[in-house]
Amino acid sequence: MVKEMCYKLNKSSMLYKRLMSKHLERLNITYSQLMVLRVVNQEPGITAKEILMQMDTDKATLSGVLARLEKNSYINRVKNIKDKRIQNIYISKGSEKLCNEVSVIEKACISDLVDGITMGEAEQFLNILDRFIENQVNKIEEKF
Amino acid sequence: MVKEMCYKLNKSSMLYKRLMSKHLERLNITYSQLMVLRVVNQEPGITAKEILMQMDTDKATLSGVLARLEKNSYINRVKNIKDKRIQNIYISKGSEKLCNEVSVIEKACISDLVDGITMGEAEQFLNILDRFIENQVNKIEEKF
DNA sequence: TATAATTATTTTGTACACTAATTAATAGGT
DNA sequence: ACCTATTAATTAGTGTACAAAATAATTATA
Repeated sequence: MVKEMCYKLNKSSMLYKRLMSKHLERLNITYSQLMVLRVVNQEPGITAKEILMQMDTDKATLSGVLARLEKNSYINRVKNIKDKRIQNIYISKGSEKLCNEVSVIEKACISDLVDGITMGEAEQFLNILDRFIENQVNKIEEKF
Repeated sequence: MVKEMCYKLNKSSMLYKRLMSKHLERLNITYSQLMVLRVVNQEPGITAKEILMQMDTDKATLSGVLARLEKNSYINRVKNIKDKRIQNIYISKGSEKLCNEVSVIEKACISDLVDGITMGEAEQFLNILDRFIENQVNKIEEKF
C-alpha cells in the first residue's frame, strides 16, 4: 500500500515535469529554471543561500541552474560589498514579464488535471500528502 | 490548489528518491537500477522493449540503466538468434538475492511514512491520485 | 530483388539531482 | 595578530530524464 503510494507519487511527479517541460519548450526556459526565477522575482537581491531555504534542492544543483539563468540573461548576479562570499541576485529586465506569461501557461496546463476531482477531495488529498511529506522529512533527518 | 498539489507531489517524489538512495547506497545499486532489476527478476529473458511497456521511462534512459546494470554484473544480455535486434535480459546469479534483500530495506524505509495515516485515508489518497494520473496521461497524449 | 518503412536499441547532447571536494571570505577564540 | 572553524558558493564526477539522430536488423512494398 505505502509502496504503491510512493510509486504513484513518483509517476505523477514525472508526468508533471514532462507536461510542463513540453509547454515551456518554446519559451526557452526549463521548469527548474523557472521555479528559481520566480523566487528571485518575488525577492530581488536574494542570495543563493536564501533560495535554498525556500526550495528543497541541493546547493550544487542550484548553482548550475543559476549559472544557466545568468548565461541566458534571465538574471544578474552582483557581488555583495559587505560580504564578498555572497552574490545578490536580481531578475533582469523583461524577465518579470516572462514570469507572468508563464502563470497563464501553467494554468492552462494544469487546469484539466483536476477533472472529476472535487474541491473537497483535493483538500483531503493535500491534507494527507502534507502529513506524508512531514513523515518523509522526519525520516530523512533521522540519522543522516 | 492544483498548483499546490503538483508542487507537493514533486516534493514528495524527490524526498522518496533521496530516502531510498541513502538506504541503497551501501548495496552499491541505485533506485532506478533496482526498479529495472526487479522487472528482469520477475520475467527472465525480457527485452528492453517489454521493460519499457511496464515502466514509465524513456528508451534512452533505460538503455543507460541497463548498460550500468550489466557493467556491474547484475544482469546479462544475450543476443536473440531469431531477431538480432533484440537482446534477452537475464538476472545474474546472486542478484536474485539482492532483490529480496532490498524488499526488507524498503519495508523498513517506508513503514514509518504512513504514521498517522489511516488505511481508509491511504485508500482515498490512492483513489484520487489514480484519477489525477489518468488526467495527466490524457493531457500529455493530447497533442504531442 | 532492390528499396522503403518499421522496429529495437544505442549514441549524442543538454539539463538536473546529489555527493564530495575545493575555493574564497568571514568570524571566533586564544 | 594568528590559527581554526564556519560559511557561501563553485567544481568534478556519477547517474538519470529526455529529445533527436544514428545504427542495425527486419518486414513490407513496388
